Amino acid sequence: MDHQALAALLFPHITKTIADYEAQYPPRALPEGAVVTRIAPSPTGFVHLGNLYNAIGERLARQTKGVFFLRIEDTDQKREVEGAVEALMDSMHYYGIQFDEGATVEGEHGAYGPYRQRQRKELYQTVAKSLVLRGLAYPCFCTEETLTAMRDAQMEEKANIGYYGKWTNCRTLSYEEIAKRIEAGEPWVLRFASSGDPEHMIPVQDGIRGELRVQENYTDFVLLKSDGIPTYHFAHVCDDHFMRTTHVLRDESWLATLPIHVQLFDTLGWERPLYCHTATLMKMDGESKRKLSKRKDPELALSYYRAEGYPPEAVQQYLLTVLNSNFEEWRLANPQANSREFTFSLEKMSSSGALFDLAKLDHIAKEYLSLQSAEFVYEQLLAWVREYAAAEEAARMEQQREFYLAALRIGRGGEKPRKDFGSWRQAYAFLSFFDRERFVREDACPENISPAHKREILSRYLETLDFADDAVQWFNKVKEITDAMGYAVQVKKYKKNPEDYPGSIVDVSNLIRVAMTGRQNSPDLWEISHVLGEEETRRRIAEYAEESGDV
RNA sequence: GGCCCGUUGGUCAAGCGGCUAAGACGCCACCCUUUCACGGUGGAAUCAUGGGUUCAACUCCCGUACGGGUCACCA
Repeated sequence: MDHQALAALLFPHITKTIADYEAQYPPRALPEGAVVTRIAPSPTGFVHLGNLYNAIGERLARQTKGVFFLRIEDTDQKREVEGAVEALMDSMHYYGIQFDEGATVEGEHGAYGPYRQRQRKELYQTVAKSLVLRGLAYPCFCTEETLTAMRDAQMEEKANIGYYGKWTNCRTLSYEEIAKRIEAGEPWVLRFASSGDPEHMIPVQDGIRGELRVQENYTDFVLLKSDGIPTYHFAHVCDDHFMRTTHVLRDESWLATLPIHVQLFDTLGWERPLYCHTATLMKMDGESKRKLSKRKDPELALSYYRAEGYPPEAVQQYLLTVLNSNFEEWRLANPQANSREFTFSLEKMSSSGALFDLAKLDHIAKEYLSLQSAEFVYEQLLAWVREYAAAEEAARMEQQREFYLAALRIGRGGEKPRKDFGSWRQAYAFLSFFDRERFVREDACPENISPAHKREILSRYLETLDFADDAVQWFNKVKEITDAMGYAVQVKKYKKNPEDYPGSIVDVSNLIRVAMTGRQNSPDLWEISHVLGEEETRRRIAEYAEESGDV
């Protein structure tokens, strides 16, 4: 076979050589140990947790004065969705991820571009041509049908599936045959001519998993698809070489094709990046675990957290606790610190798939929000309500700004702040009792208070209620009513002899609480009364005293 | 099915040959408290399994089981 002639036949327009590209994309001038890494999503319009997961590469880059960039892997035209880059950029921006270089909505910036793979066609073909020249790549004319038939035959005789060994129909085609078929317009793909031995194991360093031993690749995988665009494997190797990537963070599902990537790097004589294969986030499905699925699990989409109103910082912190086992410890030691100050280490990443734990996210989010100012909470909540709840309600919230701020200040800012909500959706629901329009009684009156007592307690409460009282005076009156009605003022006494009383001050307080807030769980009642105002407070108590159908 | 990865409490996990096997979430109890929370204290709960190696194994090796992933002109 005349490789020179074949290369000319296959790539008539390619005039550049690998050396030209080496010159165009020189090694980066960066400090020793600098990490160059990236996220490389395909523009399907679906931005998922994994994208944010891998964006922790940004930490690595920042910590080492390296580079973090965005590359768009748009080699699959069929799956491409309009506006996908915008959606991705929007999400990353929302989570505070910043790129030093790479694709942008308008175009791109950086010296190692283009950062959209389809625009790098000439580069891939140049590399492909060099492989043909070395006799390491050849055109294959097999149709989908022959490939399917081949797979069936392989299944039949229990052979390994793939294009290799005696199954490589096109590997031995003569130049004349190839020329004739190309002339006739037959579509072809370019395959790698592997001489790998599956018995041969190759050691590969993994930044998370330590030393891996992978089987040498023995299949003639596809380098260039029939449209001349590379497969992921080939594009990844070319790009990460010429973009001078040092660390490749990606999901562990790539472990299966790692042999291909290693083989490509090695035969091209390029230094391999440090692969870091992250564990897949799992979910419980009935009795068994499974990978989070795009179709079944809304929480895989990044948009889910935004729509639910989880603050981006909380989502980040959750991810960090899942990803880096020493983050939680650090957080405990530095409760107020920005999580960006945390030093991230690959070695501390887990290599087994974690179950997605919404309860933990909630906890982290509550913790985070409890430390934020009333102003911050108000602004963010307002923005969320406007976008995801109802615009009219947002307008009302805006008019009542001071009122909402006062409500949000209850139990906030002290040593032991309340942790009532972890998301804007939860906050919106939680604050509903402050809003006359949304106020409904969700909880019932405590069970051991009879309808007669209920009326009696509430009317006495109304009689003695004086907004000039301070908190102590106010509660003393509640105690007096409790006592007068025969209820236990001290919870301890009630617990000792519950049969001596119809109930305790807990029940009386909760009755008032339900009257005022509609729930048995709310912040401090006296503070709420003052935010609500005397008129509304009295109205609600009186209204509930009259209501009799709920016991 | 072949190949690959993984397996410490319900969940996330620390551990890296010698410990009563950290911690966090969740759960339970108690305490604090004027209620609701917050907070505090305590509790139940874990090394998948069988063989080695070793004076000694959660830690190292091999097998088994289980779970997951992957076998495309998708990434």
